[in-house]
Amino acid sequence: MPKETITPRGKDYSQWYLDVIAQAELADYAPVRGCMVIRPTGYAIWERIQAGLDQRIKATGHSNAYFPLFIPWSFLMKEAEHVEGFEPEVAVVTRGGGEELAEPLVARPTSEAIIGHSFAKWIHSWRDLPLLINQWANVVRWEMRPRLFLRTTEFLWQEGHTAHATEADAEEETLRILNEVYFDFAEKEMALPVLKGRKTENEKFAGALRTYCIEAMMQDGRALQAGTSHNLGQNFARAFDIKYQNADNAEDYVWTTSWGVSTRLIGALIMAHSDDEGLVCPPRLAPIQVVVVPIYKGDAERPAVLEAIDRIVSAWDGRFRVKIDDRDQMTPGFKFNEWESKGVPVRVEVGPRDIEKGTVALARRDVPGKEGKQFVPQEGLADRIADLLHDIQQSLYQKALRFREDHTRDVTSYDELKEAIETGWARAYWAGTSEDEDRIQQETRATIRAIPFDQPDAAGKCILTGKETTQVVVFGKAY
RNA sequence: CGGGGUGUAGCGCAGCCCGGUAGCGCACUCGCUUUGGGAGCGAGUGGUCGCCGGUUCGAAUCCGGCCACCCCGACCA
Repeated sequence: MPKETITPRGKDYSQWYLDVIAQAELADYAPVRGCMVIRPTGYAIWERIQAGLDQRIKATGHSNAYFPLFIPWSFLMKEAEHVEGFEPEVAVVTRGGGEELAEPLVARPTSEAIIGHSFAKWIHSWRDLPLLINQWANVVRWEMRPRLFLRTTEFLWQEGHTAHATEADAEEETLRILNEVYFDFAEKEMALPVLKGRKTENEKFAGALRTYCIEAMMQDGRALQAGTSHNLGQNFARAFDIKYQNADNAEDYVWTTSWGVSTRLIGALIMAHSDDEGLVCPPRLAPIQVVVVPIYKGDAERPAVLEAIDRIVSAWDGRFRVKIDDRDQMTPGFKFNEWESKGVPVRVEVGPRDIEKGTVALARRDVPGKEGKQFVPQEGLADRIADLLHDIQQSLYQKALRFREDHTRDVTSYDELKEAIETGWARAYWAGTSEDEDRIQQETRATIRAIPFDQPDAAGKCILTGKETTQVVVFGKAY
C-alpha cells in the first residue's frame, strides 16, 4: 500500500510539482525568500546539464571565462532599454567595509554590462573578431513570485557573450546557438521537444534587436521558455564603446549576441516527464541510470547476493552510471519506491532465486510499478540494459511530443483561441500590434510564446484584426 | 503590491471556541524478529507552542501589534 506522499497531478498540479521536488530531494527552501538550496540529487542533474551544454558550447568554438558578480550601478544605466527592463529586479549593495559605498554595486541580473566593459578593452581589430565567450555563473533577480527552479531570486545559468564584425555574423551566431546547442541539447539529452522561434517585440530581451527561443510544453499545457538567444545588434557596442578597426582601416562598432539557459531547465525536466510516482529522468541525463537492489533473507543469504551483484555489475564494464543500493536496514520494497521517486530510469533486482536461475529482475521507470518489471537472463544483460535505456529515452521524447501535438490547436477565431489556451497552445495567423498583444494577454492571460520558424506557405486572416497575413504565431499561458 | 491560507518536535497535524503548564502519526535511537513493491513488536530521544506586548493567580488557548512562509493574480529566464 503506497503512502500518499505525492499529490496526484490531476488533483493539484502546483502541489504535485512541489511534492516531486521534495520527494526526490532535489531542492529545499532557503531562509531568504525566493532562494533555494539545490540538494545533491538536484545538483547532480544540473552537473549533467552543464556537461552536455558545455561540451556543445566548446564544440562551437566558445571559451569559458568568469566575470565578477558585482557591477557598478552606472554600468547598468548605460543601455537605456536594458536598464528599464532590469531596474525593478536588481539587488543593490550600498555598504562595504563598514562604510557607505561611493557608488552602489548591483548583483548581476545578467552580465552584458560588465562583459561589454571588458570587450571594449580586448577588441581593437577585425582580427580580434569574432570573440566567443561563455560563463557559468549565478545571477540575481528580485522576483515577485518565486517558484522552485522556475523562478528563484538567485539562479545558476550559463551566459554566452560574443562580438562580431557584421550583423550577418552575429545573426548566424545567435541561430547557431539556438540550433546546435539549445535545441540539440533539449531534444537529444533531455528528451524534451521544443518549439523554435522568434520572440515578439513585447517578449524580447531588454536591449536586444531580436530574441530567439525554444519553448517547451509542460504537462498542464502551459509553456516554459527553456532557452533564449539574442542578437543584440550594436546597442551594447554603442553603450560600452566596443569598437574595432576594420580591414579598410575604418573604425566601426561590433555586433554582439548573448544567450542563456538556467536551472529552470530542471523545472522543465520535472514538469515534462514526471508522473504521480515522482521524478522521471531521461536516461541520457540521469546521474544514476541503473540502480541495483539486492534481495536477501538474513545474514546468511546476503554475502552470496552481493557477490553475484558484484560479478554482474563488473561485467557491464562501466557502460552505465550505476548505483548499488546495499543498505541493510531498508526493505527492498522501500528502495523500489525511493528510487522510483528519484527518477532512476532502470532498476535491477538480484535475489537468491535469480542466482539459482541465472536471471535478474529488470524494471523500467517510465512504466512504474510491477507492470514495468520482468525477469530476464543474466546473459546479455548489458546489451539489454543499453537497449532499454535507449528505448526509454525515445519513448519519453515521443510521449512528450505527442502530448504537445495533442494540445496544440490551429485556431481561426478569438473564441477558439480562448478555448484552446485553457488546455494548451493555440496556433493562429497574426497581424496585430504590440497593443493588440497586450490586450489579448489582459483578456486571456496568454501571450505569444513564439513566432515559429516553421511558417505556412499560404496566407490567412489575422485572428484578431482579420487582416490578411502570412505570419503564424503560437499563443499559450507561460510559466 | 492586491486576494487567500498557515505558523505547536525534523515532517504532517490535533489541542485554541469553553485558560490549569502539550499530544498523535511518520521520521530518528536501541533491541529482537523481518527482507522479490513503502516490515512488525517492544523500549526510548526530541518542543523557549513564529516574535513582542497586554489581560490573568495562571496563556499554545483571550486581546493588540509585528514577522515569516506557502498558494492564487500583476512583472520576469
